[in-house]
Amino acid sequence: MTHAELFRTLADPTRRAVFERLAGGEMTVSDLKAGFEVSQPAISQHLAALRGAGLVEERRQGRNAYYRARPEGLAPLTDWVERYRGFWPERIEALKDVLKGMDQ
Amino acid sequence: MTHAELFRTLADPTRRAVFERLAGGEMTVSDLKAGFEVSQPAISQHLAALRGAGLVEERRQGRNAYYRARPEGLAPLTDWVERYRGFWPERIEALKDVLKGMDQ
DNA sequence: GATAATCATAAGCACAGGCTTATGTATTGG
DNA sequence: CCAATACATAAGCCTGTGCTTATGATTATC
Repeated sequence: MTHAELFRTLADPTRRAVFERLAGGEMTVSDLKAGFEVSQPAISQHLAALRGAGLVEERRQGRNAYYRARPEGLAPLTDWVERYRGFWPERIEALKDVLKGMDQ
Repeated sequence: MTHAELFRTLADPTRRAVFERLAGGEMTVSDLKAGFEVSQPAISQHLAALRGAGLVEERRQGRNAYYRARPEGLAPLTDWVERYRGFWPERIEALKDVLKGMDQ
């Protein structure tokens, strides 16, 4: 998956919200629909787009479709950003603290 | 600057390319134009969008406009991604090595 | 087995946004 | 000054895309 498709996919606010929602845990399309002001087909279309971008995966069970986020799908985006962020130094100290905490 | 506008701004491939080009160093609009297949107004419009998103800043000198990338502008995007990437553990060790090297 | 429920796909519409040409505004040079 | 250069803005077009309603395809329920 190229970062181009990732940017394009995540550019839509509703689609981003769907992804964020799924990051909180697996969910059916109906469950998702309950949280948004758009129709069920709209949700399904967003899910198809997210799936195409590798940001989401599904699990069918009976007549339900359970979707969950695929955070690894964000990797190409992270890679792209890291090439240009150029402000690592400012965050190194904070990062050190985080890592120090993880050792204990 | 919200991550929403950042995603929207970076969704366009040409605009991303302009930003990447400017990350290589300061440049005038004419210089930029030379590298793309689009018209000068198109470049100016992209620059205005990038500027609005905090990804670029300009410096006027005579009749030239020198633009340069503002990598810090990517911060909100990084913050958003880090909330969902979920694969930090895989990179912690590599990160530790990097930080260890910086201490010396 | 008919009906209902869940989800996907199709078709069509309406708006957003990126492009072009045309023009405006400074600035430089002859 | 007048022309040319560098850039920005305006207006309009055209494609992409996100939405809706309608319908199709499965699976559960009675």
